[in-house]
Amino acid sequence: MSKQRPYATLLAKGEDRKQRILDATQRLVVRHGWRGITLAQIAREAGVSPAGLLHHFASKEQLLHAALDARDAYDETHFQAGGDIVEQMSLLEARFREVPEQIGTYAVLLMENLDAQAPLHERLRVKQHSNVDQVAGEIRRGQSEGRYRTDIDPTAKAVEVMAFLHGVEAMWLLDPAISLPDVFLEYTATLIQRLAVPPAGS
Amino acid sequence: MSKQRPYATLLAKGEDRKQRILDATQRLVVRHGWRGITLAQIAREAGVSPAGLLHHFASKEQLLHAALDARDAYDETHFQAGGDIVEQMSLLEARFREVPEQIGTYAVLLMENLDAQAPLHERLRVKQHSNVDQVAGEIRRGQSEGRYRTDIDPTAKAVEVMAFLHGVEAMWLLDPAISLPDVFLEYTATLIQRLAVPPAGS
DNA sequence: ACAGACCTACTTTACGTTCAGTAAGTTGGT
DNA sequence: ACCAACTTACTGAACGTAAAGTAGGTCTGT
Repeated sequence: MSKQRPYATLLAKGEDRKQRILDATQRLVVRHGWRGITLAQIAREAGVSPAGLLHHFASKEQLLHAALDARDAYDETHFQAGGDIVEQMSLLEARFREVPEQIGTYAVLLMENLDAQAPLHERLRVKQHSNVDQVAGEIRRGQSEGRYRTDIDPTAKAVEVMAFLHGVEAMWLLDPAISLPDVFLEYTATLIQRLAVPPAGS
Repeated sequence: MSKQRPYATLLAKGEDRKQRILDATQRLVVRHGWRGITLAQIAREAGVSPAGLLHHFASKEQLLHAALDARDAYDETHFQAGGDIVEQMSLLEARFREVPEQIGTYAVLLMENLDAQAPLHERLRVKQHSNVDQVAGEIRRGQSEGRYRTDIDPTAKAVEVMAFLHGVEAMWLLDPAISLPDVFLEYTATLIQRLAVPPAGS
């Protein structure tokens, strides 16, 4: 059919096409995992030939890193850390509704890179650690400001919070029918109740 | 026992090797994912040639199903459902220490089968649903017996519990340095506090 | 006319699977 | 006790396919 447009138009050139490749990559990775997709698939989704894709990214692995970098950059510009944990929680939940297509990228890649030799293992481990540290820091802050009770291990709680988020992400990806509002509301309530400073004596 | 079976000892040898293949499969799947391993790898680990492996299992995919079936059977004989949630929780935690090598099989496969067309998608979705139902049922039971407060949505809580377990599994697989006892203790305490019937008036 | 974008055609490698055949038991008849 | 027919377990080599990556050319806006 496309006989009069041999080269599918150059209007989507350069950075534009690059972005579309990155988007397609992210979308496909969530659904099929990194090992479950091929350059041909990504290329098709982005409207380019496999070789055309490799014109922008030197290799499949480099594309993966680029996609993750793009994702990190997006996160950094659209969400900043800090703020009350409860507040962060509802922000996270909103994300499931607002940008559902970018939920799960890290969760999927994590399970594909458990082995210490895996290409993303270290990157993901560091990120997980920093996430936990961040939440733990927020809890510690709340404790020192007297908003949270002090007999709670900030690290343990932080791991729990991250585990909940990670798990709910996984479960929702497998079955989007689960009611996120209910679950988030329930967990947030639990969190508030647990962290609240007990009213009086001992 | 069944000594009059036609080719008893020969078949026993087969079953033996079959089991070793199943074990190797499970071990490798956790580390590298299903798509990350080859028949050759599994075969080597089990001490056979790739062709020898296919003598016992018709295809790579059938091997996967067999490995999952074996896992399910193991679970069913070694752990029974029911019992207090808190109690179940410590049982689960013990498992991380006692049989660490079989932690993560489902978690890894889940992320590789998110797509509705994926071979294990339905199987995993059903299992997740039944897990949630089971926990929810246990909560409901506690509520009707007056042990748990009744203003909590059993399903939401059940999803939360499963999410926590799933998430902590993933995080531990990526970084076994996290302190499971602390995290489980903290979450269990939270759970108790949340489910406990409030002492008196409104 | 040049450079960047992109294509077709190709090479290479890896992997699942098949196949023909071998080794080692097992069984039942003599 | 022995042998022929049979069964299971397994190997080595080969095949087909799919996928990453390469070579070298073509198109298009500047």
